[in-house]
Amino acid sequence: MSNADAQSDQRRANLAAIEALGFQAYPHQFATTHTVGQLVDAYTETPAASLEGERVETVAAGRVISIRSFGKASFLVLSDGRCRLQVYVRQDALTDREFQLSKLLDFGDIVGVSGHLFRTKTNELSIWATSLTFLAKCFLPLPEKWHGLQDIETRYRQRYLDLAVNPDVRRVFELRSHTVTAIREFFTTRGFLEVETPMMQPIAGGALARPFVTHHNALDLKLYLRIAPELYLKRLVVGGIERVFEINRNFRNEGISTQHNPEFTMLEFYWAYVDYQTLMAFTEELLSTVAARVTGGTSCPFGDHAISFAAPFRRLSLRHAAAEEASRRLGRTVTVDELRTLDGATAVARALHIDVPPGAGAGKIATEIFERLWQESLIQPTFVFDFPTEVSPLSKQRADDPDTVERFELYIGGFEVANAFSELNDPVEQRRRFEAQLEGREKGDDEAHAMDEDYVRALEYGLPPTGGEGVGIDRLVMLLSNSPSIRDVILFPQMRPRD
RNA sequence: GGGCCGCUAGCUCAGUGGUAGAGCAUCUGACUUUUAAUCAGGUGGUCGUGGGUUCGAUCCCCACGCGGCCCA
Repeated sequence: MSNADAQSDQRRANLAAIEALGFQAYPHQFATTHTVGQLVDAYTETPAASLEGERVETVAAGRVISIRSFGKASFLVLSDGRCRLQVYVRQDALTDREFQLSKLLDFGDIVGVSGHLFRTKTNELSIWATSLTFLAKCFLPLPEKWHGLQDIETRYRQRYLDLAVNPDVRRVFELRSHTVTAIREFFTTRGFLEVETPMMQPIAGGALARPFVTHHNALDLKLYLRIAPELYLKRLVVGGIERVFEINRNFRNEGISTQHNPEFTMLEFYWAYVDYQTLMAFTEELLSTVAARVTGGTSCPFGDHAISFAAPFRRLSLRHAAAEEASRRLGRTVTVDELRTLDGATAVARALHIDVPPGAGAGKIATEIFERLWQESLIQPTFVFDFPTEVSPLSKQRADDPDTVERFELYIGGFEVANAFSELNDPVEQRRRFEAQLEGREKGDDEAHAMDEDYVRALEYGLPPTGGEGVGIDRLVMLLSNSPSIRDVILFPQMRPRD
């Protein structure tokens, strides 16, 4: 018999013995007066003398994550998943069957305890148990207490184990929750309405990405999991919801990496009557506010860096930055005008050994050049602005340069965190842009945007001048929690099935 | 898609072409204020899977699976 089977058998035998003592194997409820976390939060600083005077009676429950037994007494460490608190069990303070129960507990069991708070000789805040009850059995041996669970694959596949034994994991997801709460509050206090728009869409629009496909049986309809909520949110602005936001999942059928999970969470918001310049300042305010709320400051450690979320963020013009860095690397002057022509941009890309995607025009190539030359070095928050119109089918052109749109992406930590623009609201131009995308698709660009007739019709009813932005929540949480992989901030990251 | 690395006890990890190792966990015993409790003694392994080479493979070779990192 394997060791694991033997340990499980032993635990099953212990449960039978616990039942023989008159305890239910699976009781239905246990009325607590405090969570472990509440006790730790409230009394962690309280000195022993005060605890003796106050005589804090409590009923608490949790998972037993450590047992140190001394024959007629033992110390249990109880965890509520967030905090840990020691319980002191001694024979003369419990009934005989309760004391027998304490001898039958295994590492990982769930128990309930009543008693009063005190401090041990070594000043450890503890519950002096005057009653002990059994709540649920752990049949499988938990990972080791000292090293915890290290195996990355098991941590992701069995996140419950990761959470149960690695306290830092819980903190990351608390931080994630606080981040979303802070964002929600930031927007609602500024008059934005939170909405939910379709996750299943007949046309997967609003971004340049490959979608997942599904099928609705009753309607016999091909549907896509959304790659972005953008076109629906702008329909809402047409309908008069002038400040609107959504925090929800997007799905993109692409590779998995430390920065990509097939499903990920985006904040998107739309704000009537502002342009992308206003959004830059607004984004600075959003991120510095959220960082301060969540981490207590505007500087966050991230790998070897300290990222400052304090405004103002650096600003870089895409084509100018691409030309400048290309010049440096090629040892000759590359001009912005050169990057605006297909032949010029193609030549520069080839000289830099950058692959030109199929069907790409000068704008797409210039964007590729920029990303390849700059992206990794953009550690401190940097707005990259003035994107080529070609790669921005939903953005409004600059009044002085129709080849460029009023758009920016925000890079932090070496990756894209946000994307924003003045929304294109001219239905004739929007139709032309969709048609240009269809041409790209015919040339082999399978991420090109699809035509959406109803969206064009919505624009024909009149979209006010509007600024809109998407912020990647997972990536933002990576930065705020100093997590090197997006999988560290997603509870159940996508994995290939094991069997 | 390519390259590199990993997969050994429940967990964390050593290891060698010749009977498979440690710590923790687990089991037995001692112990009524411990802190990775301590002390004594035990149990526990299809060495990721499948082939091949070999007298003999956990180790060498090939393929595959899963994961990680880097590149595209």
